[in-house]
This record gives sequence, C-alpha cells and structure tokens, in this order.
Amino acid sequence: MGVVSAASVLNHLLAKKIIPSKLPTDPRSLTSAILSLLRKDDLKRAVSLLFQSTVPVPFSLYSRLFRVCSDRQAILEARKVECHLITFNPTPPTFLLNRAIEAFGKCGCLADAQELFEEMPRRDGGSWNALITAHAQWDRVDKVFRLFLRMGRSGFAATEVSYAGVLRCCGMVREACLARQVHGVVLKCGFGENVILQSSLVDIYGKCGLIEDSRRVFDEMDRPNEVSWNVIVRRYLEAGNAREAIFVFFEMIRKGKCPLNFTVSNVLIACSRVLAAKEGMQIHSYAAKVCLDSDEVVCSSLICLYLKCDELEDAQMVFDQPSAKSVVSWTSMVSGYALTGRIEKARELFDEMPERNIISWNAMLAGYIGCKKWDDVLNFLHRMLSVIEHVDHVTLSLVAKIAAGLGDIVMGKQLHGFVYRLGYSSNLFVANSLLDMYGKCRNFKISRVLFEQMNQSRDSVSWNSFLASYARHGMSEHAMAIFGEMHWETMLSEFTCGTLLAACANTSSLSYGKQIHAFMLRNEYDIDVVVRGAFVDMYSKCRCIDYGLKVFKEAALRDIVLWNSIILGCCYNGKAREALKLYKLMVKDGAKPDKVTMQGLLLACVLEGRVDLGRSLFKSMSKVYSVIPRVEHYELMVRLYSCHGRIDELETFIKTMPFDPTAEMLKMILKACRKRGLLRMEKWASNLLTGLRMKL
DNA sequence: GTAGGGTTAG
Repeated sequence: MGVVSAASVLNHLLAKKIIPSKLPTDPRSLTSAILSLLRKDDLKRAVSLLFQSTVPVPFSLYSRLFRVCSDRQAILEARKVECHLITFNPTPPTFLLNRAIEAFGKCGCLADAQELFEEMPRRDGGSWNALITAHAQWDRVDKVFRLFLRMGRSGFAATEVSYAGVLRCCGMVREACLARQVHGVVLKCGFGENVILQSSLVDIYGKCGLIEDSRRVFDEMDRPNEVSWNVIVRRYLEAGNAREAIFVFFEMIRKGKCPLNFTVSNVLIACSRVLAAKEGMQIHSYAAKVCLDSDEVVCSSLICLYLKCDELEDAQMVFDQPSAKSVVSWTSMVSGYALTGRIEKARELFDEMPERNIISWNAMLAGYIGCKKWDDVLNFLHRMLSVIEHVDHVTLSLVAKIAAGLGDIVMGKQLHGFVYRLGYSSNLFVANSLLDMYGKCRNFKISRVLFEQMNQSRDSVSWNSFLASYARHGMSEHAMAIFGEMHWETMLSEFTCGTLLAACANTSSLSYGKQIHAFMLRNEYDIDVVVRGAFVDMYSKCRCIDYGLKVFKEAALRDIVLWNSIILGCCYNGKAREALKLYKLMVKDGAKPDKVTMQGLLLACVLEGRVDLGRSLFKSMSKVYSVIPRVEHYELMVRLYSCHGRIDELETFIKTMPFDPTAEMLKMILKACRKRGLLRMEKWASNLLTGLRMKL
C-alpha cells in the first residue's frame, strides 16, 4: 500500500510540473505539451489542456486526438476536441470532421455522428463512409442500407469502405439472396480482390448456411489473412462440420500462417465436439509454441476439450495456470465435471468460485438435471432463485426440463406464465423447451396450440420435439401424420429419422422402417450409434432380427445401449443363444454391462435353460460389474430356477433375498410347484400371495 | 490510417 501511495503522489507532482499554472500561449509549446500527455496515456488532461487553450493547433494533432478518443470510446473528450476544432477554425477541413464522425460512431453516439454529418458544409466520399461505418458498427442495418442508397443518389460512388459496412449488415440479416446480389455488385465494381470484402463474403455465406459458397469464395482468395482463416474455421464449426474446421486449421498451420487466439479457441471447440483428443493435444502444443497457451480464451477452450475427452488431469493442469483463472474457465471446470456425472466435484468447485454469473449457475443446475437427482435439482433451484437477480432464457428452458423430468404439469404451467411475464415467449429456444415439456407431460392439447402459435418462428427443433412427443407415447400414427407435413417446412435430420424409427418400432411398421433406412442410405445420412440403435430396435420389434443383426454388425462404434438393443432383440426373437454369444463378444470388446444388459442376459439364460450360467452371471453383477441387482433381476432368477425345476435352489435363493417375494415371483413359484406337486411350497406361496392381494 | 473476424462457459 505504502509504495502505491508514494508512486501516486510522485505522479501527481510530475503531472503538476508538466501542466504549468499558466497555459502555453504559443501553438508549438501547446502541441508538445498535449503530445507529451498523450504519450503518458493521459487523454483526459490532454483534451482539457486543449479545451482551455485559445490557441489553434495543427490539424494533425486534432486528427491524432480524435483517433485516441475513438480507441478509448471517450465521448466527452471527442465532443471537446470537435468543439475546439470548429471554434478556432471557421472552415475546418472535411477530413477532420470525418474523423469526428468516426469518433462519435466508435463511442456509439450515432445521433452526434448523424447531426455533424447533416450540418457539414461540404461532404466528401469519406464523410459518407464514416457515417455508414458508424451505423454498421452498431448493427443499424436499415439505416446503413438507406444511407448507402442516399450516397449513390447524391452522386458519390461507393468505395470498398462503403461495401464493408453494407456487407456487415448483409451478414446480420442472413439473407442469402441479398448476399449473392451484393457479391455480384462488389465484383462488378472491381473490388473482388479486396481481402477484407472477400473475408466478409466468406462470413456472410457461412452465416446464411451456404457453407459451400463460403468455401468457394475462400478458395478463390489469393492471399487469405488471419481473419479470413478465422472466419472459415468458425463457419465450419457453426455449420456443424467440426472435422472440416479442424482440417482447415491444420491447413492454415501448414501454410505457415499464425492463427489468432480466437481461431485456436474455435478449432479446440471443434475438437471437443468430435472428441478429437489427439488433434486437440497437438493444437495445445502448437499453441504453447506460439505463446497462446496462456491466453484466457484459449485456456477456457482447452479446459472444455480435456473435460469432454475425460482427460481430467490435463484439464486441471490448464486450469491451475494463474492466467487461466477467470469466471469462464471456472464455469468450464464446473460444467465439465457436472456433465460427466462428477456432480459432487462440480459442486465443490462451484462453491469455491470467487464470483459466479448466470451461466455458472445454469451450468451447475444443468449438471443436477443431467443426473436426474430431482431432490438436489429442486434444492439447488430454490437456492439459485433466492440468490441471483435475473434468470435468462437458458434458466427458463432448464426449468422446463425439470418440469418435464418430474412430469409436473403444474410446475410447467407456472413456468409458462412466468415466461410470458418476463417477455420470453417469442424466444424460440424457450418456446421449444416449453413444447418439449408439454409433450413429455402428455399434454397434447396445449402442445398443439403452442406449436400452431409458433408457425412463424418454429424450426426443425420444434418439429422434431412435436413429432417426438407423439412417437414417445406410442401414438405412432399421429407421428407419421406429422412427418408427412413436416418435410414441406423443414429438413429431415438424423434425429427426425431416429424418432420416426422408434414410432415404426412401436407400431411394427416394417415397411415404413425400411423406407426410412433406404432414405437415409440414399441421402448419405450419417448413421451414428444412436440411429443405429433405433434401427436395431425397429428391426427387432418388427420381427426382422436378421436385418437387426446385420445393422449391428456394420457398426464401427458400439455403445452399451446398442449392445443392449441387440441382446434384448435376440431374446425377443427366439435367438437367445445368439444373445449369449454376443455377450462373449461384448466382453472381448471391453464394454461394461449395465442393469439392462444383465436383464437381457438373465432372460437369455431362462430361455435357453442355462441355470448355471445364469447363477454365475447374477453373482458377477455386483462383484465384477458393480451393478446392484434390482427386483427385475431377482424376478428373472426366480423364473430361471422355477422354470427349470431347481426348487431347492429356489428356496435358498428366496431366503437370501433382501426383500419379500413379489406377486410376480409367487405366481411363478405356484406354477412350478403345481406342475411338480410340491404341496408344502405351493401352500406357502399361495398364502403369501393371498396376503399380498389382501393388502391391495 | 477508414474496412473484415471473434466474446471462449449453460
């Protein structure tokens, strides 16, 4: 503290010395005094010195002052400089007034910029450009388009600068048709080689969803610069083509271009999307080489990558760097732990956070929701709402997810009212969440109304969720009908197909299912592990297990759900022996069985009469795979023993069960005992069953 | 010395 105060006193004295009590009277010493203050980064003093002085200064100094005002977004100083300029120069040169317009624009004071422009005695092309740029910087789209037309009518030819402003606005409105027209005009004006305009075009096509056109413009560029590379990487990432984003990034490095921190960040996000840990690590070491590995933005993306790829130590290592500690990276850590199920660790970090914002709170809440620990979810939500000041659209959709998860339509309706009151009802993200919530709560009446209300704004997410709400509740005909309307308005995604396949499975519509399969193959859809699982499920439920097995065997990647689908599918289609064979393959593949797998396997044992295998599988459940046996598993064991006449073992098994036998078990036991004339046990089971029925 | 890109966490 002592050092700091001494330094500030010293600075004070030094500053005093530079500004004499009497203002300099000759322009030369005034200029040098102002320049020396500017060098000391003291814009405020420099401007007040100028403002108090009645001596005119060289035009170059005004220009420099305006520029510093622009950089600092110092509107008060900018106004003072303009005031001095017009007071002591009866006819200020146009280029200086243009600088003033620029400064006002940079400060966001568009009214000042506009006023000065309208009052200028003479304007040149630069004046028009300055005003267009000012409005473009603040995304005043229609203002820019109007000014551009007015400029032409006033007899000034648009320059590259004017087009830069116009193109930025084209990117804002995302109108593909407009973008193509402006592209044509830019080429016609002979500005086709301008790297800034070219980068803008790459950007606009990407923003309009025309990634191929974007790539074409990029490929036609003679000398793309760092910004151009950044744009193309970013657009590929946004178009959902993370692989191409990574590929283009490596191309950039190969060509010896040094990426911006944002480009490194973008490519790391691309890596985390496709879990490309290896490429991510290569990029990490490259970032270290060019000293970008301590950059705040890069660090946050690195943490996100490592956590998504389950490389906890690496994530922690990046986070431990002092330069990486920011709200964003804290939130990345919390979110990474929360979304990978390490919820306690996430909460620990969350509680340690030096500051939190709405995103941090949302990340933690999303983590609890992901674990489906509804008590914890509600507790946390309660605390969250009592601490934070404002919720945002993400919070609202998370709450919709909670209501959907709990099946709590009352909570859902309350939320809906809340959304209206907060003015979020036109937010598509929130509306889609509400639609999903009503669908999951089986309130088709409201979800239909909501869907109709959204007819101006709905997107493929809305359609998919509307479709899924019917498919999920076994209303497959409804789902099919929606599918019929859907393709007029939106693209069919892999997700749509997956949902439809589930509907086909539930209605045993083999021919529809096959059509979807053919449609996806014809159009080269990416058949990922989820869609593959839907195919296996559909074929097995449509009694066409051979197709199911074929689809399964073609899989490059098999997750536990896919294994479960095929094992259960085989059991239901009289191929229990095949199911047990698949189990061996599964163990070899290194997949870890879960409770559903075990259900399938025990069922296969029942069907195949493999009592010994069933017994050892049951024992291995908790010992080897740490899957705690549930009622379903106990029931299957009872079924295994009773169906295959192992009555002695059955008796011991029932005695060791941690709970009383269920009605289902007792019925099976009764059946087995009657078949074999085992009176004592039959009576025991029958008494217990009567007791159970009495309770009901 | 005007003009392009980007805000990383849910």
